Amino acid sequence: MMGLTRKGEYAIRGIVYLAQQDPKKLLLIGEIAAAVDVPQSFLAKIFQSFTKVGLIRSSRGAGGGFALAKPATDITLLTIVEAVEGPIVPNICVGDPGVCELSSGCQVHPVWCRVQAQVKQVLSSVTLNQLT
Amino acid sequence: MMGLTRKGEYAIRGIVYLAQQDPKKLLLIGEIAAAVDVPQSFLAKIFQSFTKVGLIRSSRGAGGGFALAKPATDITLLTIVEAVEGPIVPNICVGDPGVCELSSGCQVHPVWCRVQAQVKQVLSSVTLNQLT
DNA sequence: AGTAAAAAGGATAAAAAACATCTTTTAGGT
DNA sequence: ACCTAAAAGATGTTTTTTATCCTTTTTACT
Repeated sequence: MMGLTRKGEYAIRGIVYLAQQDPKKLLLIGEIAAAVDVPQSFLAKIFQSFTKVGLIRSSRGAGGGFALAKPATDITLLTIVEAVEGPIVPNICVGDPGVCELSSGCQVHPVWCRVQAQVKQVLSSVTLNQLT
Repeated sequence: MMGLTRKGEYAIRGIVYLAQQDPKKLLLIGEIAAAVDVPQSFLAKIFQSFTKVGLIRSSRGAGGGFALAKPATDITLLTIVEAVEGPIVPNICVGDPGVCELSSGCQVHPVWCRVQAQVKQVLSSVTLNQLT
């Protein structure tokens, strides 16, 4: 329960590998996928999510590839995970208001908020460079 | 991501309702299901999990039903959630050794362990009576 | 003893999510 | 212009979730 999907696991492997390389060099998705043992087409989708949120930059065409868009010290594990898995939500009632709130007096709701806060705190305290 | 399934949500609703009633009285699954708005047959399965781990006691036959097996103060939210969802595992590598450990030097692993510890700490600090 | 009530247990099935691949499109280099 | 590589979209497969139903077992009551 409460687990990362394979997508999240793959995402971390991929971006950690990127962070271990020369930041000026562009890497091919095929090389990264092979290095971290992830299906290439799947990793390609994952990297699209990363570029969308600006974690990595990409260049198309010959000589293209991927590289980090900013220093590894500026990228937290929380950002990485949320980029591919969506927000950290231990229960549906946390995050989008109007579901649990209406049946007010729910004593469980604040607990899920605490869980969410704790998880986010741990993940945001770790930066990509610490994972290399 | 990292979310409770509907089963977990139903489980909490059901046992919280039980905890709000006279602990000496046996309640029918049909009554509980109706009260907390959960499909009866689904809740029946969930309560089987509870009885298996000794959170609630059941009595079969006419006049049977369910009641808490121990004081609500002795039941933590962690126990409730784990009874139906299984252990809190933020990533597969946490919990069953031999998967991530072999590819030693993984810097991410300890982070997942911290996440697991934090979540368990929050959930185990809340007891059922606090949810009524 | 017989019968009705109620949980236990097993089988099954629809729906959703996860996991993955393939094809077409767009853009950069030569 | 042509080749290369990522972006985007469509599609398919497998696994998990979310149930429901039916039979069996247990218990109480008459």
